[in-house]
Amino acid sequence: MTSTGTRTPLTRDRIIDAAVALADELGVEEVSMRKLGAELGVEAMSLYNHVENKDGIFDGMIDHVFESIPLPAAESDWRATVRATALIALDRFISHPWVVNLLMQRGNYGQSSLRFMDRTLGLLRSAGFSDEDTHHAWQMLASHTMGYAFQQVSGGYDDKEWDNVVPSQAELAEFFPHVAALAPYLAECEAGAEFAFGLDIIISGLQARLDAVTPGGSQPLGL
Amino acid sequence: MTSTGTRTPLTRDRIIDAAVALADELGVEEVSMRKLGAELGVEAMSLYNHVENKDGIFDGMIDHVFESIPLPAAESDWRATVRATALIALDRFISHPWVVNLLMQRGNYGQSSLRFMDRTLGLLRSAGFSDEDTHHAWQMLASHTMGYAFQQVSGGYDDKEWDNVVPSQAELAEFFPHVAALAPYLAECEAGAEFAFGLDIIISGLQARLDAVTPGGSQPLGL
DNA sequence: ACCTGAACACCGTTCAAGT
DNA sequence: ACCTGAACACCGTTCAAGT
Repeated sequence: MTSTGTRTPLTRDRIIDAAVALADELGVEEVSMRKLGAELGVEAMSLYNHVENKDGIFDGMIDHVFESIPLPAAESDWRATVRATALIALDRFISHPWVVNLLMQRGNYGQSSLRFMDRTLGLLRSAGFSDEDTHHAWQMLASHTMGYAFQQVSGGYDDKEWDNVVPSQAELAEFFPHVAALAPYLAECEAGAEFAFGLDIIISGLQARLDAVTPGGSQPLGL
Repeated sequence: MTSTGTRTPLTRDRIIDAAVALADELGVEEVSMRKLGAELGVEAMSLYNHVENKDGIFDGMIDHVFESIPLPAAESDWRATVRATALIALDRFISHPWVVNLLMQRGNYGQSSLRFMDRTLGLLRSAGFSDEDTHHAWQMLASHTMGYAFQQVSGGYDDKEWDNVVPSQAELAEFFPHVAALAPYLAECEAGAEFAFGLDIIISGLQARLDAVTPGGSQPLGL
């Protein structure tokens, strides 16, 4: 009724949007050419008129997520901007859990991710980091953000499988006492605060590095 | 000739080993039940007598990698031990590039990875970290290691695709000047040193946290 | 107990054919 | 120019049948 009557023309953007919606709802493994076509009221083969192949759709989905991350302001206080940007990026990666997966097998060198990287590198350089340290800082911030998103997204404590490894709570305490002792912290999933803990350590460490090279810079933040 | 004549019995371990070898050589996407069977001189369906399904094989492959990481010694200097262990873990993750991918879709709560996690948590607790900070430290170290491996493994600068995004070097310099300026650093792939740069910042930050809570601890390392 | 062949319900992608 | 149906070469997995 809704979309079959009218004839909204098929475009690359409509395909990407439908793929994102499908992946958000059912998981990326449910995104197939046939299902995506059905979702758009069209045969699977029609998609190939607007998209090179399935990998092209995946690339578009990645770009879609990076476009939703505001670019870091150019000449701002690098610490506050990097902190805020990383928090938003983490939020986007977690609310589209499939993007980390796609990034790994597709790489992150699309238009939008390149632009995001470029602006962030520019901010770090304008803050006074050497080219080499800028690269190191980027790598570190990216590792921490992607790695944390990775952990939040991966596995997901599927109870069935978990019981397979550790049949009982008593057995967990016997063989993995430290894991058992920290279980409350491991289960507690307040992603933002936990992520920020590490992020602040990294930012402070990078600031210290900056101060060591260019003395007379801003004071270290009292974290 | 070699393995078809004799009748080495099929076992779960032989299947996992063959799957690891196949994934190392051709990539994890080439690991199918049929190809794995062919590699072992057997029909695909025979594998189901020794393994629950394909995900069971993936779980075994993950465990195989974690078994190759030496467990951190219990009462050692936490900084040196964590540093060395993280470097080895990174090396293992990079030399089996598929493991990061599998970890994401399967979760890392197999026997071996749980044991590894438990020993590391034990080391951190015995070093004096509170339970909450132990959890934070684990999260941070895991994020950095997995995130860095993730970046090393992902994408891989496939030239064909790369040209698709940035047709010419001139265009790269125009639209992404900072990326272009840092290209030499981005291309230089000395993974170990780069990873250690961030790792040392994290370890120092965690030590500072430890000193703040329990004054009179060991002196901060002059990194 | 272990292995097999045929079959089922899926994939991505190609290609000639339709309009 | 865009869409389609049939087809090809793959998947993971089930199941009855072999030994």
